[in-house]
Amino acid sequence: MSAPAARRTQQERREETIGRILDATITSLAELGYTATTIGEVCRRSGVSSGGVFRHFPTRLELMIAAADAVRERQFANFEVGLAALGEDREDVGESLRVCLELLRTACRAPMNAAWYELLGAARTDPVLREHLVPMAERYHAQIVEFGRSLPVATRFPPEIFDNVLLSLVHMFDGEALSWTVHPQPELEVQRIEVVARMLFGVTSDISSSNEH
Amino acid sequence: MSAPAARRTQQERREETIGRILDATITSLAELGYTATTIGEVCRRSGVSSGGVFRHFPTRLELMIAAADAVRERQFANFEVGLAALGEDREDVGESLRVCLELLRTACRAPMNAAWYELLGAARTDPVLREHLVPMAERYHAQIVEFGRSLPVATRFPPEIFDNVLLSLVHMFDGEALSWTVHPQPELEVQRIEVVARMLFGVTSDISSSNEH
DNA sequence: AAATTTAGAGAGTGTGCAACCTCTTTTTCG
DNA sequence: CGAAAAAGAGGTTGCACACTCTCTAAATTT
Repeated sequence: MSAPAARRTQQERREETIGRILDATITSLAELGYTATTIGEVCRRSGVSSGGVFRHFPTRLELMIAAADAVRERQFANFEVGLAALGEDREDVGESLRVCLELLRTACRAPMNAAWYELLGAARTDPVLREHLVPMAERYHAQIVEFGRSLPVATRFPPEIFDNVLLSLVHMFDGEALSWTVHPQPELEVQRIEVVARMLFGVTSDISSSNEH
Repeated sequence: MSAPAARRTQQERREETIGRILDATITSLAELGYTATTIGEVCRRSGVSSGGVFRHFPTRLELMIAAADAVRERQFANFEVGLAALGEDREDVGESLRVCLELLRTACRAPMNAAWYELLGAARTDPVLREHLVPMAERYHAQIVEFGRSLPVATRFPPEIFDNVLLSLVHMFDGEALSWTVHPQPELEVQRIEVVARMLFGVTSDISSSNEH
């Protein structure tokens, strides 16, 4: 009558539980923030007892660090998906640039990214968390740059400034996402893609033939 | 022998205490973050008892809201000071633009701004705080734009996009400041001013005569 | 100066948290 | 199967916090 409790190996059992815990932690970070993501909240969301959580993560901090790593991995996986969906239409360069900008904005506003911000913000004033987050942030940025270089649009920019342009855009959309919470400005945001695209054309390496068709 | 406890009016006494409490709250926000800015911490820093704090601010939340308003006021005052210091040298346009960008970055990295970020981040997941922060954020942005328009550099940009360009830059430096905590990239940051300046020249309204003296 | 009001001190209270500990269930190994 | 080990449940503990309450000190009013 009751679920037959399918036989699993210890490893399967363990990994499934850890997965549920990490999922719960990430969604709670995104929805409730770092502070409100308590062990109790994670238990509620994951259906795992506090004893179960502490078996796998000796402290709340280590749980957060594991969650951070999971977020980085998944965000990058999402990027890959976005890239695949994008690779299909290669019309004119101007249009594809705008599409890229929109995609970047979407990624910055994703709930998953909100979890990342929470951890980043907490790391500012929590030295231990920061220490563990540093290598992940470095890797994350490296992955973003690597990803960006693989885009067709990348060839339009002088290589020596491309990384910087891309990361500057990421920062801009991050800042936009942050202030969007308390002060969304839809009109400005629509126009922003246009303005930024124009600014970017200012540093593309020659070939303004893209402008018309 | 002991301080003669100079005679003050109730209003003076009150205002001084409130000032000390707000100062303590703001520095604690900047140094320890939103969560660690407890009433106890504010008492420690301000020398005011918890009873004293609660006389003026019925809840911790109201203290935070008052602190947010004080931060906005002071950040704007700091801007004014920066403007005054800037108004003196008006050499060539390219150079003045770079100076403006550096100033903007400095403002975004100021400890006072860190307190603002903490409040902004907390507001994302705290509806009551957010509700009270919204009008302050609107006012803050309006002040930034107003301030920006008063700069000589502003005349170089088409008026219809100037606000957007400025706020985009603010977002960019905000994002940079945020990620700087876990992943400072000094070389990129030096280059960034240059890259952004070049991009900005792409949207200045004609007059590229500025380039050479 | 006496009476009243306001500012501030500081001990006390209830709550919610991370972490611990013991006990039960599930899997593994002989 | 039976013993050992690992996974997980959930009650308990100690602590830090926001907030309350009562009391004292300072200022104001009459």
